[in-house]
Amino acid sequence: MPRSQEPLSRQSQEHAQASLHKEQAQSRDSANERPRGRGPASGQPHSHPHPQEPGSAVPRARRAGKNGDGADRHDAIYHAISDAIIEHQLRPGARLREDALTEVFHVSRTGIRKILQRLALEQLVTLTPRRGASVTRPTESEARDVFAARQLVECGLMPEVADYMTADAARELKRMASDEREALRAGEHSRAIKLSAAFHERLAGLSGNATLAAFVRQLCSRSSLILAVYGTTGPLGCEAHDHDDLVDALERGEGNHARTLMHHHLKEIEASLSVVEETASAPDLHQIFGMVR
Amino acid sequence: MPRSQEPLSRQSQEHAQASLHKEQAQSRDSANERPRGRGPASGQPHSHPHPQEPGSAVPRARRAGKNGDGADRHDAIYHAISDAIIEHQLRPGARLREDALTEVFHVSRTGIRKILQRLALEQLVTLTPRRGASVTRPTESEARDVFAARQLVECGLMPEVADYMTADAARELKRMASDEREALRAGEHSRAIKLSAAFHERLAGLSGNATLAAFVRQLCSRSSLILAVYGTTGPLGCEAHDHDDLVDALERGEGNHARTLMHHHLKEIEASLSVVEETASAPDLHQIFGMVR
DNA sequence: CAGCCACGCCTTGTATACAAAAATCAGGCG
DNA sequence: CGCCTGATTTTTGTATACAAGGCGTGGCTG
Repeated sequence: MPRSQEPLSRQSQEHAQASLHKEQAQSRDSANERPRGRGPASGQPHSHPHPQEPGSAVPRARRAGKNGDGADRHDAIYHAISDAIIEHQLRPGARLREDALTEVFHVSRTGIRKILQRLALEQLVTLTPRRGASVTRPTESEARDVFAARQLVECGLMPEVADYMTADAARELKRMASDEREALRAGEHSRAIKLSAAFHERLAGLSGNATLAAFVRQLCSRSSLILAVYGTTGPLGCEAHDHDDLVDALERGEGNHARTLMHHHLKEIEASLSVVEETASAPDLHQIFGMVR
Repeated sequence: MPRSQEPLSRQSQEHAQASLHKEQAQSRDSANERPRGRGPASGQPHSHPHPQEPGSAVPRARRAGKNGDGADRHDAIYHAISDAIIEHQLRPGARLREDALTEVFHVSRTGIRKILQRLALEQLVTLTPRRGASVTRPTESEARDVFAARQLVECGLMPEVADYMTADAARELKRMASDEREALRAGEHSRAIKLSAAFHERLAGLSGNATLAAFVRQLCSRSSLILAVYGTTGPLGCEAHDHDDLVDALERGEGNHARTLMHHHLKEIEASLSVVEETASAPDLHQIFGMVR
């Protein structure tokens, strides 16, 4: 009964999702793991517009230099870490210590924590209760689930995408596919991986369904992680002309054909994974010892 | 300023860890919004009793008494808020002030913040940059997206579920359906809504795909929110025998039939939504003034 | 010589303090 | 009489301080 009325102007539905741009290369090089040494991480100031020395001896000196919020900065950091993981610059199992990130990005642990949590909810990092954050190492069943989900969702989206396809979008997609192929040929694995994920994400975005697009985005990120663990070095993910063929079919409005192509495409990626069984401890040890940086 | 640790913080902390079981039943109902007035409402003389025992309740039980962290406590709070939203005890647009939650759950703002962020990532609450958290009011396009996603995923999962269906699972699902019908008949809307969501979630869980199950869970939560805004009062969501028929088909292993049933079921729910347009300000005013609720 | 225990450091978890910004309320002026 | 402007208050954003837990190391003992 004491239900008071709302202030009536509460329709600001700003949804922070699907920000699919903003991919500038940034300082993502010095946040890798460190074999339990005492020495401070390589504190390269790099290119930060933040006039602060990493000595952290300034308790509250700078207050005015900030823009209205630190939200965009957090977003940039999030994207930096996320990209680094997706591009395999941070390998699965790599620890992400909070103060290391603090001193890399010049944001206090509070902000780092927030970002880490977000990454954890997207399954890109794993938060072990007292041990901190590390890049998740997907299990085999997770890998299976992720690819099954992609089959279901991405294939199911193709007819929709075919309806919404425009010449501009097709051109953009083809450019992405060609970029990816070029990166692959040039041996730039990181770039190729990211471009492949970006292609799939963009495709899902063209369906017009923001929710499913976000889900696909997440699935692609996790796929990249899966590739990092189970991927074979040779045919890196999406091969040759698959993406081009896909775009062609979509451009012609052949949704069903596109669905079939996507099905085979994903199947192919999944088949390229080396399902080496690592249930025993020996491979685990091998991986751990072989992976010290 | 090396301020010494107050006994307040000390007892608060121990209290948070020790009394895990005491007040999570009553803690869900008093976190509603408040007409932004000053003084009177917030001037509660903190009537909640602090049943803290400074006598070091369990300092030695490192595995049994308090598990690793307050993580489970956070989880409990998360579920409390989440359930309250899903059950429409917290309506869309309701503000979730941080210190209100703090004083309800006896956890400091840090923890509340973490939980709020998690809820925000699941789209159950909206975090407006300087205005805090509020239960999200789904837009019409969001509603469309969510239901399209459910169509795609839940229907696509049916064959899988039919394969994995066991007699036990079928029995459990039928019990849930019957409970839901009973709650509906008894007029307990909250319970019915939650049970309906639980049914769909359980169904998705039976597919064996954890990723997709989690996604469906999220979609169901959002659906509940959508129902709160656009739902008609009468035929509340899932009607009568739909769920039973679904389970029957699944039990018989008829995946395709189940898919069709699910398709119609979701279609029906979506069709029952009233898409009242509220673009202008006039309807807004009308709704607010006419809505003594 | 090997196993066990204790100590200590390192890292995270949590709370609190401080500051900025937004919204509301009050008052004055057009 | 309404609108605008100024101040207050509330509320979030951010950083820091403190406490606790785990892990490694080193010393002791059987």
